[in-house]
Amino acid sequence: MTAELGDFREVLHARKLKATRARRLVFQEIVSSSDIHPNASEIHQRLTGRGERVSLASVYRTLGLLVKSGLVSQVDLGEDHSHYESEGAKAGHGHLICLSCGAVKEFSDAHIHRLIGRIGDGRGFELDRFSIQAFGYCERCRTKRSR
Amino acid sequence: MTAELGDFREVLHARKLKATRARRLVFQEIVSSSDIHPNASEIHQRLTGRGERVSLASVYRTLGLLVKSGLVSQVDLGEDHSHYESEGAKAGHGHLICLSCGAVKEFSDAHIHRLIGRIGDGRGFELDRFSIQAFGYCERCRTKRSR
DNA sequence: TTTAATGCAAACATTTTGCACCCTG
DNA sequence: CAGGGTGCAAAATGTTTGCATTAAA
Repeated sequence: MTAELGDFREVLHARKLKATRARRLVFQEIVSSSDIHPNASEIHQRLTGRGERVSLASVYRTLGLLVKSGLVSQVDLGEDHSHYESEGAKAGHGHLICLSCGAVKEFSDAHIHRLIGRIGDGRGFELDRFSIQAFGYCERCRTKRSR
Repeated sequence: MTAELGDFREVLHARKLKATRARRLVFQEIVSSSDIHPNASEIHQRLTGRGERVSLASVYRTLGLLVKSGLVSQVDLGEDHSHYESEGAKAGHGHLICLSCGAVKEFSDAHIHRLIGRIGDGRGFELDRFSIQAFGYCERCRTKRSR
């Protein structure tokens, strides 16, 4: 399940924050491009490219707010800037990142989730959330390489 | 097993790179502070603070080179800059990061390693390495909070 | 109407780079 | 002693912030 516009309004209202045009646009852009894991600049370009007038500063401010609200999460894909994805109901999940073409595929595994929780327990650590980056080569690039 | 100065020389030699003073210092600093996961600026401060004259630019250049050589790995601990740790023999491991005090504890688990490998297999993905960031609250901060 | 949010541009922090000089191999 | 490596300072990135203006509620 992915976060929806309804959740968005609810959360903002609960925090007494305004549901402005810019915020809605940024949020929807992230939700609707969940497969893309866009970064701040990409989000901005997609919006302005589509004719929407939103400043990059607002994109950043909104991203910070959405992350803090738990609607969106910030991911490190090994580049020099952050990427964003809608949080949905997944408390933790991983990314398969291709070292050759940069493609990112998500995965989610209850077993791993449980294991990490248990490892934390054993060390007195209370797990809130986690993120996994698995670097390697995607199917397409592998077949290309071996030919 | 942690990477040693011997590996360092070997790798540099294999790549026809010079084992300069600056490079040795940066490498040793990372190896000897494996528990600290220093960032570029911290490495630089530790060296200059100890009287060694190395520029921050060289620290960055060396870090890039060590990462590319596989002697050191770059970790994202949720801050706005990278941290570094010696790669050693661990092909993949995780970090328990305290959201309250920022302390980082490493863990390594063969079971998780196998699981991630298997998840990759199922998707035609050839795993090279992975990194896990688990955010939550460390023992110390938890007891502090509950008091 | 009131107050928070926006846009702009300037400020910041981190990392990269050009170039003259230096040191390793 | 040749060529890569270094330091320095300037530039490039990515992100944040102050302030006057605009728009939600």
